[in-house]
Amino acid sequence: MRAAAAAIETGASSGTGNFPADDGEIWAPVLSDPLDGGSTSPNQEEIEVYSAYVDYDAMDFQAVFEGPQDEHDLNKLFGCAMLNSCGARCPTYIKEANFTHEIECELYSPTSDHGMIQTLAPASPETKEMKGRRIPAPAMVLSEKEEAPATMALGGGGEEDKKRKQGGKGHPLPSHRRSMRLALTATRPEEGACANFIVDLLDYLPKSGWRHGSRMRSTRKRAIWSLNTEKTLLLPNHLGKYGHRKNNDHWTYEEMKKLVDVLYISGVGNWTKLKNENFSTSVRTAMHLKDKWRNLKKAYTGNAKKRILPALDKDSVKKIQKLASKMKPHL
DNA sequence: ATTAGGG
DNA sequence: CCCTAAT
Repeated sequence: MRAAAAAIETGASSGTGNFPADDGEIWAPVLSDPLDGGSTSPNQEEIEVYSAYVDYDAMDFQAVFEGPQDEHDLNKLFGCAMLNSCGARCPTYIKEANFTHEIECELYSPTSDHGMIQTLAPASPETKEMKGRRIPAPAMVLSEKEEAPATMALGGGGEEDKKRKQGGKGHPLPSHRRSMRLALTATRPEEGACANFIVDLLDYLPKSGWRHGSRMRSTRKRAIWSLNTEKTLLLPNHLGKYGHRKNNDHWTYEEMKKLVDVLYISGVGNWTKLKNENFSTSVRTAMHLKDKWRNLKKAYTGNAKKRILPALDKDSVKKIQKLASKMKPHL
C-alpha cells in the first residue's frame, strides 16, 4: 500500500516546493492554500491525502497539483480526492445552488476528450453533518447491478468498458483513452475530512475566476454542477475556457520525464528535430515540446513562489535546473 | 518552415 | 495550448 503522497493545506500558506526524501518515489509538492487564495483563513486544518491503491500512477496527481485549467479539471480533482482519500463508497457531496446532494460517483478520467463524473449509485438516504450544517441527502436506493466492482480497472478498452460502450446498462462511456473505475474500498475513510475536502474542491471554482496562490488568474463564471436525468454530473458549459483546443490533454509524468531526459542529452532547442526523432508518435507538436520546456523551466527555476508545480521526480528536477542554468551535463 | 515570446 | 512576429 502506498503511503502518504501529498498533503493539502487549507489554511494559510507555508513554504512551497517541499521536497520529500529522495527515495525515488514520485512526489508532488505541497499545494499552498488552494482554497482561499491566501486570505486569512480560520481553517488551518491539514488534510492528509493518501492512496489506498498500490499502483498509483502519477497521472492521478497531476490534476490536483496543476490546479484547475478549466472547469473540467474539477472532474480530475474530484477523482483524485476520491481515489486518494475516499474511495468510491465514500459519501460525496455535490453542491447545487443551495442544495447539496449526496452521491457516489464513478470517475471517467478525461484525456483528449472531456471527462465527466457520473453517479454510479445513489447513496443511502441519511443526513450528514458537515461543517456544522445539516446536509439533506436525497433518498435513493442503491442497486446491486450498479455497484462498483471491487477492483479498479485502469486503461480504456477494458472488458467493463466495452460492455458499457455497447449500450448495455450502466452509463454510457465517453470515448477516451483512459478510464478509471473506482473501487470499493474495504475501509471507509473518515467522513468529515473527505466530505469537507470534496466540498472545498468544488469551492475551488469561485464566483468570478479562480485563484492561484494569492492572485486571480481568470475571470471565469462559476461552474454549477448539475445532475441530469441519467444521474450524470454535468457542467453547463461543455467547452469551457480551453474547449477549443485541439489537444487539451495534460502532460503525463512519463511525458515530462522523457522530455527532460531527451533535452538533457540533446540539449535545448531544435524542437522539430526533437519531435521527429523522439516524439514522432506523440500528440505533442514541436511547439508543444518547446512550450512545455519553457513552463518546466519556469516552474523549477528561480524563486518560484506559490506556484503549483507539476509532479516530477527529483532527478528530472535536477536536470531541469541544470539545463536552465546552462550547466553542462557533467557529474 | 521554425522558433521565440506573449497571450 | 494558441497566435504571430521575426528569423
